[in-house]
Formats: sequence, structure tokens, C-alpha cells
Amino acid sequence: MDPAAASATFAPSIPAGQPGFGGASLYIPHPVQELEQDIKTALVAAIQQVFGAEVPATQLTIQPTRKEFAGSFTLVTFPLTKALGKGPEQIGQALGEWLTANDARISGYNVVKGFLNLEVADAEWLRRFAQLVQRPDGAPVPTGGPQNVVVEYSSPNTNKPLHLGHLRNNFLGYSVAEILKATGATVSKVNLVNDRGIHICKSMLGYQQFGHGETPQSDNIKGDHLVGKYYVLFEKHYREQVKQLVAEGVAEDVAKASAPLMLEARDMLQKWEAGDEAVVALWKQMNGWVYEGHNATYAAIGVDFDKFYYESGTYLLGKERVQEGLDRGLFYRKEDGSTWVDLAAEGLDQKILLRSDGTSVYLTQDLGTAELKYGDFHYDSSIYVIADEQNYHMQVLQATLQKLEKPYAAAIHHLSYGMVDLPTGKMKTREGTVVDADELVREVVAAAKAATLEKGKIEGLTEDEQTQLFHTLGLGALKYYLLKVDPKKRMLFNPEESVQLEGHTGPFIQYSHARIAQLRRKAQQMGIAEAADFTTLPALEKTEREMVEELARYGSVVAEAARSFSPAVVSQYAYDLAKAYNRFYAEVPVLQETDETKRAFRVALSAQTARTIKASMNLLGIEVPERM
RNA sequence: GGUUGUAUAGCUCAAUUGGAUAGAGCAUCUGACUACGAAUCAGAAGGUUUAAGGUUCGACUCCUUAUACGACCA
Repeated sequence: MDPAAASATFAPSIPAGQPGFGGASLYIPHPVQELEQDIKTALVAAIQQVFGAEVPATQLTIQPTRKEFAGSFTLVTFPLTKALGKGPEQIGQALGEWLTANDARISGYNVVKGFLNLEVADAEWLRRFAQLVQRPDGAPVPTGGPQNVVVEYSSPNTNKPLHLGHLRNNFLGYSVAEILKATGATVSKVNLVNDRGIHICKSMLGYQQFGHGETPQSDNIKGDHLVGKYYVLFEKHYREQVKQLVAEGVAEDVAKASAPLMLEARDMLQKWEAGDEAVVALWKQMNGWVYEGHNATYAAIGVDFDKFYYESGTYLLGKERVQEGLDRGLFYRKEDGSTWVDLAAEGLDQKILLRSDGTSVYLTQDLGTAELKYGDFHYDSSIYVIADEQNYHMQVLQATLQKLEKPYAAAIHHLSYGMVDLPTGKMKTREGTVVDADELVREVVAAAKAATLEKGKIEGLTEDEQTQLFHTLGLGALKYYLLKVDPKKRMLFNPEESVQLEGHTGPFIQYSHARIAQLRRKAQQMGIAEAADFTTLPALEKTEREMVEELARYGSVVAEAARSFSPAVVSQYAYDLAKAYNRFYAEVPVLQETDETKRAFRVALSAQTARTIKASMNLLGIEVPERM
């Protein structure tokens, strides 16, 4: 089955609100999930035979055995003491003995307090390994999760270039989308561009007043940076005006609202909403520059979108929804003419939907965008990748849509991630401490280049291949650095650590892949086949068994990452896998092994590891090189 | 003021969602490249999981209170 066929098989068919178990029989079960299930079934039978009791498989706690004990799966027996009327160790002994005697897959056991450690027979591991090898690339991993998902991420403003915070957002959104695809879901990546509003007018006004007709071409500057420059200039002059007014004795909040530049910006926004030709023309021109710049950044960081939405194209629809709510008596109007929704019953507050002058707020256009998205995709899950400072806003959005009884409200999920801090503290535009995305990418690529040239292992690569490699490594370092942390946690960005190539880093994992690639090239030269019959293999080495177990975990890792919307789960796994492989590589000979079957098996293990590393890293949006 | 999030080794992060002796990386120290890539591996040292109570066979994880930092709503 090729990936295309797979995605066709799992086309959306599950109605919203229902878990998608429908296609389960079509999935290729992933070996370790199946094995764990098999062991649970065997345990249920064992409990029945030994104790004459019925305990459902769902009540059994199975976990991977800790490294310091023999075994692969561990049953925690404490919870069974009440049902079986025996002590935890007694239960473990009895079940372990029965399984070892009656189940060929269990080769041994040991009991430590309330833990029954079960050893899985080598033959069973080899059978599972063969299944893994035969599993096609891209075969979906069953999860019972949503089948048709929309992931909204990036969502930039069109008044400035992307910065470090956007990078965490972009990498998360892209990765979560890829992870969900790996479960067999149809996933659409969308970008909601914030292209209208007072902040856009500020950069336009800045350009009008302080610019001299520059264009990206005339100044040889990226469009988003050009526009961002004038946004900053606006803020600078505006602050001076406010300062001036305050010095003249005007109260600060009054000064902020009545500074000439602010009045002009508001005036411009009104003109924009009224469709003033000159204003709209400037708006189009400057936004066009920004899109060009943003797209260049997207291309450089390797993220993509299936569809773009623009707030300028959704706020009117949002206003219609507000009107609908008013007509149905769900919203109310205050004396000043503003429109509100009362969400006190939902544990939230009262929230404004339209200002007294009729202009819209963020929430207004979000109502419209949600409706558009549902109309376009009929999703059963809609994910918003948005920083946690907007937790409240997202609750309000969902509650408001629920108040309007929109069928798509329940499927909204806010993937809330923590902000990125610098060693010097928060990033602040005003204090100029914002880390620019384009500049950061240049730096990580340059650092990767310097390190790679110093290692001197890439002779024979063309200039283009080298450039490509430096980019792969630099971005690998950066992406891994930002993705290895649990999304919901605030994180610290240390510039020096982000370009590290050793230890718990992306390049460490990439290195492991390149190392295996080199080994396979040599194996091929030596004429060693990767596929062979391993049934005659003698007892597995400890490190070999660990590799098989680690490789077999892949499916449950993907399932867990999808369930919790967390690329960090995959990141951790990719690292563990690479780490385990390097240990294996140091402990046993591969190409130097004289026993032909053993040698072939170890090459096969290496090949499967490379494949799994690549698949895992691709879920993070990270490429892996053949040499580095 | 109200709501909410976070707190684990010197630093940055984990901990299979209530299970065993809380694990990695960085930094520090020690050892391993004329066997396949040393961006690697092996080892040492580093912890009262912010504090105090509680729940139970078992708590970093759940509950209560306090403290610190952050976010949001006025």
C-alpha cells in the first residue's frame, strides 16, 4: 500500500463528535501496540485460569519494564489485590509462572514487590521486527482520533517580519499537522493572516510620512522588513508626540489617544473600512511586499499551507454572525450602541463583539473565520496553534460559537503554547530585543557550516549539496531546540544552545542517521543483504533486543504525540532511538561480525533504525542527511 | 482585585498521566579512536521534586493552604 492509497482509504467519513474507530480494521496494526494488547489478553486468560476471576483487560496496568530489571513488559499487581484476594507478590508469581508455562511468547519472568516483569521470547521479538521492516513507509498508525483535521498556525500580522515567537508557532503547527497525518487523518494546514486593523495602518502611515517611496527592489530589502521598519518609525515618532504632550501637562492616557499620529492612524483605518481608493491601494501594495517576505521565510524554514485566510475577508461574515446573535436574543446592545455577549453562565465574563462605532474586534472576525473554515473543510477537529496569552480569548470564542449553537464549536481545540523568553528576559518590540527569524536562520546555518567544515567529512559533495547540507543541519538544530520542549510550557531560548550540535540536539540525531547511511553504503559494497531469514539467529544480545524494542515503540509514540498534540513526544523518542543505536554501535561489531546471519541482522537493525529516525524527524519537519 | 498557568540537579529539559532506586543534555572530572564515522561511547559527581499539611498499598503527579514568577480579564 502506498501512502497515497492510504490517505484515500482514510478519507473523512466520521461525523463530528464521534470518535473515529470506523476504519480500524483497515489499519495495519503497529507491532508493539499489538504485542501489548496480546499480553493483556494473555493476562486476562491467566487470571481466569489461575484465580477463576474475570478482570477486564482495560483494568490491567502494563508499562515498559525499567532498564535495571530483566523483562520488557511489566504488570503492576497492586491494583489486583482486592479483586483477587491475594498479595501483590503472590499474584505476580502465580501469573508469571502460568504465562511462562503456557504462552510461548513469554520466556521468563521475575517479581519485584508488586511488579511482574515479563520477558518476551526472542522469537517473538524477531517476528515483530520482521513486521516492522515490512511495514510500508507512511502506513497510518491507528489512534481512534479525529479523521479530518484543520490546523491553523503561523497567523502573522502584516506589519512586520516573523520573529522567534513565530518560529515556535510555525514549527509546532507544521509538526502537529504531520503527526496527525501519520495517524491516517486528512489534515489541512491553514494560515489566518491578520492583514487589517490599526497596527497595519500604523506602518502605512509611517511609510507615507517618513518614507521616500522606497520599494523592496529599490533598497534591496525584504518586503516584510521594509514594512516593519516603518512600523517601528511610526512607534518612535508617536512616542515622542505622547512624551511631548505629557510634558505640556496632558494626562498620559489622553495623550496616547490624542497624539496627532494616532488620530491620523484612526482616520486611516476609517478610510480603509470605507474603501478609500488611495488607502486601499497603499494597503495592497504594502501587504504584497510583506507576503513576498513572509513567503520567503516560510520557504526557508520549510513550512507550508493548504489555504490562506485573510481577516479582511472574514470580518464582515463575523459581523453577520453578531447580527444573528442579536436577532436571536443571544447577544445584547448597550446604550452606547456596542454589542456584547454575556458568558457569565459559562464561567466567563461579558465580552464586547462590536464597538459602539460598529467596527469589529478580533472576536468578530474569528467568528467569521471559524464559519469559513468549517464550510471549506467540514472538519471533525479544528486546531488553533496560538500562544497561551490568548487562552481566555479562545475560551470566549468557543463559548460564543456554542451560544450560537454552531455545530463546529465543540470540535475547536486550542493548542496553547508558552511564550519564548530570552536569557535577558521577555522579547519586547519596544526595547528592540526581538529576535528576527530570518537573521536567526542565517546564524544557525552559518554555525552549522563552520562546524561541518571543521569536521572535514564532506569531501565529494558539490557546492549545492554543501549549501543544502548546512541548511539542513542549521535548521535541524533550531527546530529540534524549539520542539523538544513540551509545547504548553514557557521556554527559554539560549542562542548558544540553539546552535549546539552535541548532546540532546537535532544534529546528534542527524549524525546518527548519517552514520548508518555510511555503514549501509559499505555493507552494499561488501554485498551484504539487508533482508534475510533470521529464524536461525542465536540468542539476541541485550543491546540488540533493546534496539528492537525501541524500534517497535514508534507506533505508540506517534499515537501518544497525536493524542496530546505534542511534537515533544516525538522529539524525545527520536533522541532515545539515536542514543540507543549509538550504544549498540559501540558495543557490537556490525560489518566486522563474522557470523553471516548475525551480520545481516545487525545491518537490518541499522537500516530499520535509519528509517525510523528519518520518519520521526520528518514528523518534526526536520530532514536527515546521508552524510555530514 | 478576579481568573488562570508554571515551580524537578549549578543551567536547560524529561519522567509512559497514581507505580519500582526521579532520568537526559550542557557545564565539571576520568577513561575509550591502526574494528565499521569520536557531531560518538563508557564512567564519576550533582536531588528534602518551592514550603507545609492531606488523600492511599504507593504522590513530582491528585486535594488544601502559603510563597515566587508569568499570562489574561477589568
